[in-house]
Amino acid sequence: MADEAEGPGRTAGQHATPRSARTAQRRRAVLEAGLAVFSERGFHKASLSEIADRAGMTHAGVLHHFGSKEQLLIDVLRFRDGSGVDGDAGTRPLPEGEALLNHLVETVGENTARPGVVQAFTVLAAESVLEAHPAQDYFRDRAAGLRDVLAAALAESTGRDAGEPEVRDAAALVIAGMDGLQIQWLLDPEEVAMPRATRLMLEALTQRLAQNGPPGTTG
Amino acid sequence: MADEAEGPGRTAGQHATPRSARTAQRRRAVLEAGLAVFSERGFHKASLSEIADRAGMTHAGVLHHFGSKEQLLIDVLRFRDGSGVDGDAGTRPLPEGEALLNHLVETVGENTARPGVVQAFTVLAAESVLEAHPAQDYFRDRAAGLRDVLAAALAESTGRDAGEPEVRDAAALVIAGMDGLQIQWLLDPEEVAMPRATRLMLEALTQRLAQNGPPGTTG
DNA sequence: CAACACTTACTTTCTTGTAAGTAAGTTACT
DNA sequence: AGTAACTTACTTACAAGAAAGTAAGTGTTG
Repeated sequence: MADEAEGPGRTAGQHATPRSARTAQRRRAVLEAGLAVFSERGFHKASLSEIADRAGMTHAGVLHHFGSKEQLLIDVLRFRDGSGVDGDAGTRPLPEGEALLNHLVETVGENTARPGVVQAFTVLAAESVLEAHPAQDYFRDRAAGLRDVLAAALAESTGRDAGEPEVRDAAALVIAGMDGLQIQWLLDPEEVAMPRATRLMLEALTQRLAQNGPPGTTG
Repeated sequence: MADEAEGPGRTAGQHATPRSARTAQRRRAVLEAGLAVFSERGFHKASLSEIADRAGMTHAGVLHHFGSKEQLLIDVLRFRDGSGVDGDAGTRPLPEGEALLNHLVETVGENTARPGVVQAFTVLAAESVLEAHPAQDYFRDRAAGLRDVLAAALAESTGRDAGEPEVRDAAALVIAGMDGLQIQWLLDPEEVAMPRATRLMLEALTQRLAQNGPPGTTG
C-alpha cells in the first residue's frame, strides 16, 4: 500500500509540509472522524477515543497529531470551513454581492442532504457561547465576517448603505434565521422547510429594505 | 410540644414554614442552581456537585430530590418555563393573536437584561439536537407549539390563513430569528441589537404576508 | 541514524449513581 | 399525651467508569 498521492507537498504557510502523503492522509482521517463525532455528540461529550477509533488509531495517536482536544476542534472547524490548515478541503470563497443571496438559498438546499455537518455547526456554534469555549473566537469572528458580507450584499441589492443599522440588523437576521431554522429542522425535519423559509426571509427583508430605504435612488 | 402555631423548629429554626414548604423551598433552590449551572456550562459539562454546592447540599442530596441528572434538567426547564412541576413558577400563559407579536419584542427586550436564562435556553435547545438528549422532546414540542401560536398570530394580523405554508414558514422564521439572534448576541453583545432586529423581522414578514396574501382582500 | 508515527501503559481527575447511616419530622395507636 | 413505627431529607463513603493528557517505548522510513 504505497503512496498514491493526492498532493504530497503543499504550501502550508509557516507550517512545515507534511513528510509523506500517508501522514497527511491519516491526519485527514482524524479530522473527518472528529467532524463526525463532534457533530454527533457536541464538543464536551465527544471523546478522543471514539474519534481515534473511527480514524483507526488510539487516542494518544490523535493527540500526537493535534496536541489537545481543543486544538483538534479548531482544526476540524477550519478544515471543514475551507481555510484548510491541512492539505486542502473544499475552500471555495463565498461569492459577493447579490450572488451571495442566491448562493445562500442554494447552500441551504444542499445542507438538507448532509445533516451531519449542519448539526456540527449548529451545536458547536451554540456551545461556543459557553464561557471559555475553545471555539468561541472562531464562531464570533465567523459571525462578524458573515454579517459584513451579508450587509454588503443586501445593501447592493436594495440600494441602501451597508453601514445603516437597519441593513446590519437585516444581515444579522439572515444568519440568525438560518441558524435557528437548522435547530428546528434538526429537531423536526418534516415540519420545517429550510430552503423555502430562507427564501421567504430574504425576500421579506430585501423588500422591506428597498421600500423603506434608498434616499434619492427611488426616482 | 412544638408550638404548632408557628411550625416545627429546627435547631436554627427560623421559618414559620411547615416542613413541606421548607422542602419545596429547598427543591426550588436546587432548580435555580440547576438553571444557573446548566446555562453556564451546558448540560453535559454541568456537574451535579456544582449544582448541589450552589444549593447548599451534596450531590447525593440533589439526586434524592430529582432522581437523576436528566430528570433534573427536565424539571429545571419546566420550572423556568412555567408549567410548574413544583409549587409555583411564574406561569403566565402567552398572549394570543396580534398581542403575541408585541409581546415577543417586549420579551426580547427584557431578555437582554438576563443573559443567564437566554443562554440556558439557547445552548440547551441547540444541544438537544444531539442524539438521545434528554431535553429533545421538550424542545421539539415547544418549537411546534410556538410555531402554531405564531402562525395564528401572523395570520390574524395579515388576513392570511394560519395553515398556508408561507405563514407557517414565517412562524418558523420568527422563532429561528430569535434563537439565532441570541447566539450572535451572546457571542458579541455590542454588535447585535436584539430587540430592534426582532422588530424589523416582524415588520418585514408581516408586510410581506399582507402584501402577498389575502386572496379576496386585495381587489 | 534520526525523526516520525504511532502504541501501551499509566496517572490524575471527574463523573454519576448507589448504599447505608442519621437526625429529624409525621402518623397511628393506645 | 406518649410512644412506636415509619418517612423524609439529607450526609458520608464508595463503586465504577470515563475522560484527557503524559511518558516512554517500538517499528518504519527517508
